[in-house]
Amino acid sequence: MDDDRYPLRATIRDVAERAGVSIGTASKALNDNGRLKTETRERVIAAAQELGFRPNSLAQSLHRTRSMTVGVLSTDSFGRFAFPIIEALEERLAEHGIAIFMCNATDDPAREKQHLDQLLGKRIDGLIVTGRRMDKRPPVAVPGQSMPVIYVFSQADDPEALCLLPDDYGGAMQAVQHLIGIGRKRIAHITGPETFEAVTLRHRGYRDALAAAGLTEIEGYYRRGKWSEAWGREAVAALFDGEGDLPDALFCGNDQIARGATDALRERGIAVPGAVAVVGFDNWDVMTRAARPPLSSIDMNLRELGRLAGERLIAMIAGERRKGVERLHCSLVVRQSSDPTQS
Amino acid sequence: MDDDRYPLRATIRDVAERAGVSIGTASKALNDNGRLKTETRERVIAAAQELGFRPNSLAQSLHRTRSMTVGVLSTDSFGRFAFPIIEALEERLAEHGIAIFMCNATDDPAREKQHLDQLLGKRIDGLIVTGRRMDKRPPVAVPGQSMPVIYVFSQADDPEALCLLPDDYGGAMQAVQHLIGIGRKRIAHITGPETFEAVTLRHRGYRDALAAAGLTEIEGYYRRGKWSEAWGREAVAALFDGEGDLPDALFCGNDQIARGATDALRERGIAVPGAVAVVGFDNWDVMTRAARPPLSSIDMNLRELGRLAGERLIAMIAGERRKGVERLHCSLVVRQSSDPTQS
DNA sequence: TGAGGTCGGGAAAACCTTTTCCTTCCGACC
DNA sequence: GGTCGGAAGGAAAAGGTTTTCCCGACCTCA
Repeated sequence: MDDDRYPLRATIRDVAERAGVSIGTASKALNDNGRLKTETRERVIAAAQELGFRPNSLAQSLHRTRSMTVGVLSTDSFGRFAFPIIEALEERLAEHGIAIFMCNATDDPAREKQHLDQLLGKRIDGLIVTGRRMDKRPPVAVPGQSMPVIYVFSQADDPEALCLLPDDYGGAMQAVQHLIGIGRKRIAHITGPETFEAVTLRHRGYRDALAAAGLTEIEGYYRRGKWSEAWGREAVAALFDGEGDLPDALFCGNDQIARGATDALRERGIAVPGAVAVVGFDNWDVMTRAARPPLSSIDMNLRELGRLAGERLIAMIAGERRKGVERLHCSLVVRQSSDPTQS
Repeated sequence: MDDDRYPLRATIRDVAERAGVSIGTASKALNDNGRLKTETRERVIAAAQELGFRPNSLAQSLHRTRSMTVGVLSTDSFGRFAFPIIEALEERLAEHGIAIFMCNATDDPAREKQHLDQLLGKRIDGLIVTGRRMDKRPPVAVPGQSMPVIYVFSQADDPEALCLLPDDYGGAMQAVQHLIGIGRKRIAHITGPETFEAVTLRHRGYRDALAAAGLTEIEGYYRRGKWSEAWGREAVAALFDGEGDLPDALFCGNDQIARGATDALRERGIAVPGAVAVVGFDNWDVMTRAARPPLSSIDMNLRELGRLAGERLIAMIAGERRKGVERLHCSLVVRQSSDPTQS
């Protein structure tokens, strides 16, 4: 089974030979450098074409000081959130001829170190660290500022690091302002576990938006639980089956909660958005579109976040220094759950 | 902003110098090659440690004929299905010190070619092509068998290619056998668009499992539509609101359909699994767990598929030849929608 | 005392490109 | 005719590592 190897690729030496020039000349011809007769240049290019020559970028990188590759280290395994980010990042970097190495370390420091070692060996030009986390993660151990590192959708416990995050606070404000804008005054907030920083930030946005409209958070209207539909249903039960005044709107911490909530409302015969308007978070189409009615939601613009990360990384590789936390605006997407006139 | 560059890394030359040996000797010491005094070896290793030396794998790859990298080309953008596959693949390859380049070409042949060019330039040792597709895709244009290529969750129109796929047929059979096993005899199949090969295969498995139990497909019980919850609800409406005999089980082409179906059944007061048992496909936990009751489903073992792809690729890089279509078994996961005794 | 063996380590080629510096050739100009 | 300058292209270093081959020193044995 081990007999026939994969054939070796043509090198620039083969091209030079076939074109009857020196290897330096061949290089110049192919890179449009130096001073060559047009005829020679064309002869070399033709030879390269015929041989299917493709320059060995390992050799090129060795010579230049750039490898034209970057690493993407995902701690949390590639979740639903990482995908659009990485996809857009890859797209952006590909435009600059930069390829990405994907690694996944699933919160295992040992594997992270191992991957990092490998990436450093490969002389990546930069590193993106991503992965949903509740708290700040320890910074990755790249030896002595050897390359730019950006944390995306993840926060490093290092004031010198650059972190790119969605604007949870602003997103929450938009959601609540929208609900206030359609006349709601009794807005509850059902959200995830308070261990997530996003939960705190979104709650703050919620409260500040209320305050800005002269409203205050009503006792019992802020409910933290899990990121699941079941919790959404449960919270609705608690809010609507008890005594007390009923909410006329729900701002939910994610779309799963929002969907569970609308299901529970429908089953109680409570009209959405008639009696209660609902806005979710994440704009995850699997949820927003399947819910009845389709959910209004806050979109974190993850693709844009990925693109931005690509942008920043390219600039930093070119020498620019950046640090601190940069938050990208969220967008409100209105659907029927908060506006019956929407399709 | 362009003043301070990233510092250059230590090279083996620095290590050799610090240890007072030649660079060849340093290399031998670090790779545990050649014949050296233990003391010398240790001195070199210590020097490397002190300098934080990490061999430049570009240089290594240039010398060896292996780059220790492989490409992953995703046509369909990284969907929900690609992720577990890629994750497991990466894990498996990482164990062998192989890193992966991720590229996404979203069904754009021009971008695909561009990525392929880039990957060839980087001298990848192998290529994985992935992406859910309905039909066989044209094989990727790697010049003259220059490296092994494996299609995963994707099929190439080339008898010489190796394609790794889930066993849709067998998965469907398992689902239906399970339903028959719990005493159901009137089993309907609600599934996706017939343009997907998987739809055809699963339907065949469904029919053959019925036949093996002496049952036949009932008129109007095979329904093709979209891969959505809405379609699941719609199909239930068609099946249960009309005249005709009612099904006592539903085998659904994916979990979204299955979930839509269970929702529709519940709203009609039809007990699941009491009156109608439901089995889905994909075992997508977001759906199976949120559904009421939780859905039994067929798991395509995508992680195992990814691991297998890694396995095969490593073997092929080592010289083994393989071709044809290899299908990986699916697994039935039983939950309440087909067995009330399950949690 | 010399032949042969082992041990320890150095020199240099090889991997593939790019780039700088040189050489050669030729026409032009004084 | 000699000099200058430009055009065309070659030679070689550099980039970092591995590996093969070789050399010198020391040892063993006859």
